[in-house]
Amino acid sequence: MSSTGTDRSQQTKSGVAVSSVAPDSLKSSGGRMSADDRRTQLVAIGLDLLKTRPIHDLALDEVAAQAGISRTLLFHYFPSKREFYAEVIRTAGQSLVRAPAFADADDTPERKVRRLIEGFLNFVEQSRDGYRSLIRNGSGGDPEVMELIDGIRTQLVPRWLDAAGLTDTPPVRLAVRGWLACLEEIALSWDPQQVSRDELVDLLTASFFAQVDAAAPTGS
Amino acid sequence: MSSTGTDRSQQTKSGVAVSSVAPDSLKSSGGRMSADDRRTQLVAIGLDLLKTRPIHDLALDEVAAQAGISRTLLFHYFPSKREFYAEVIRTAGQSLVRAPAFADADDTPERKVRRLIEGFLNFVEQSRDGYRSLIRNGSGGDPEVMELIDGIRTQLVPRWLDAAGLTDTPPVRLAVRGWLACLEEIALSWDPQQVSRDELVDLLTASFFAQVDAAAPTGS
DNA sequence: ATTGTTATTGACACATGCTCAACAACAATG
DNA sequence: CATTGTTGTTGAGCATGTGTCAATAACAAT
Repeated sequence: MSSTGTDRSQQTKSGVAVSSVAPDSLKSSGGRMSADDRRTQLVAIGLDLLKTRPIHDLALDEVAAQAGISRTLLFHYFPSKREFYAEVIRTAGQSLVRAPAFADADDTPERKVRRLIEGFLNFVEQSRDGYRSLIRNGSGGDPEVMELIDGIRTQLVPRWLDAAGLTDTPPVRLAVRGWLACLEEIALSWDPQQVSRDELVDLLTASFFAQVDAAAPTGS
Repeated sequence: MSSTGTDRSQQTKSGVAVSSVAPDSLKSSGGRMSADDRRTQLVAIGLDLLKTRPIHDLALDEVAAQAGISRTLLFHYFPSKREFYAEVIRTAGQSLVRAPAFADADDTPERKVRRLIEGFLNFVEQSRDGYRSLIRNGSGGDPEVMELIDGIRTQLVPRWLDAAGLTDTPPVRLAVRGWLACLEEIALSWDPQQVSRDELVDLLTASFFAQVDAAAPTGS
């Protein structure tokens, strides 16, 4: 099996962000390509296209065309459209989870949380529509993908618990998870002309601690 | 073939939460029907089917089959699949917006909010999957439907502002809107075995007021 | 040069959204 | 009762899109 040192199941090397893609990967080179390169190229193209278009509006013909290959080849790399889509979402999710490269361990909990909020806002601002399409409305109803997105959110919770220095109890986790949805919604429906960014960060920071305090009162 | 004669005694009995249609509408097959009855019947069937299945997995053939009519007739009543889908979502949304119809004017704001929370929880509990499919992940990426769902949420905000006796400012509205997302997420990911219902209602009530207070401090 | 591997493709089968022209049931008219 | 008009209803057909299969072309190793 293993021929040229490259393992097929392990192509996680691509740190493709939701907004920026390696330009080379998109070039339509009709020629023969290595399996790994082809796969990552296809995912990158899907990532790019699905940022502005819902899944059921995207024909695999288009992806194939952009890659300069036939539709059949796409099915050689991904068993179905859903699988292809799932892979795209998975990649997008990775870049979200990795996004917040935060803060000094010396900072106070409040400052750490603040940093996370700012990081998240930055991430969303980079590609509002992309985020909305891929993470928020990206499930397309597919249970497998729903599971995926759910997993991404679940992965996020401990980061915040950690930053805020909270102990992990069911109510607190529930509260944080809910608050993340709140953060998402606010970040997406936020209009900078009505509420300034600083105001927003203040609001969200206060909101966070108020929320966890409501879940596990620290004493009044 | 398989035409008119087939009886559909086995129509999913799932909760009536999201649907408020006369049960008769689903039964009668084949025969000639008044336009209004046919329309509502079709929407009811769509409502039923879409509670457990994503939009792009639902073939109009199936809807037509359940109604005992041809696919062509469906297109006579709805110009496109998207329009049909939109109508279904619209109907589901109405029953959500209408759901909480109460609140004694004499109650304290806290009690009113509590009631709203309980009402929402009831609503979601009646058909968890239906809610998730139709309101949360129901957009399917269609911008028109996204607009619709967004509108439903927008309609909801004033109700809560009103119940809590809050003045409508941009930050407060933003906060409430975000909190509604939080409520939704928590209601959907809540596990009664880990957090009791009373505990949850307490948590949410406290969370609500903490949230709006973070947006528009009342103390200082 | 031969052989084996695999990236790649064109043709085909099948499902599904959507259109068109015709048909059938029913109400209103003389 | 016959005629006419309205409208609920349908089957055949087009267009697009997913997924399959067998065959081919490029490359590596013997």
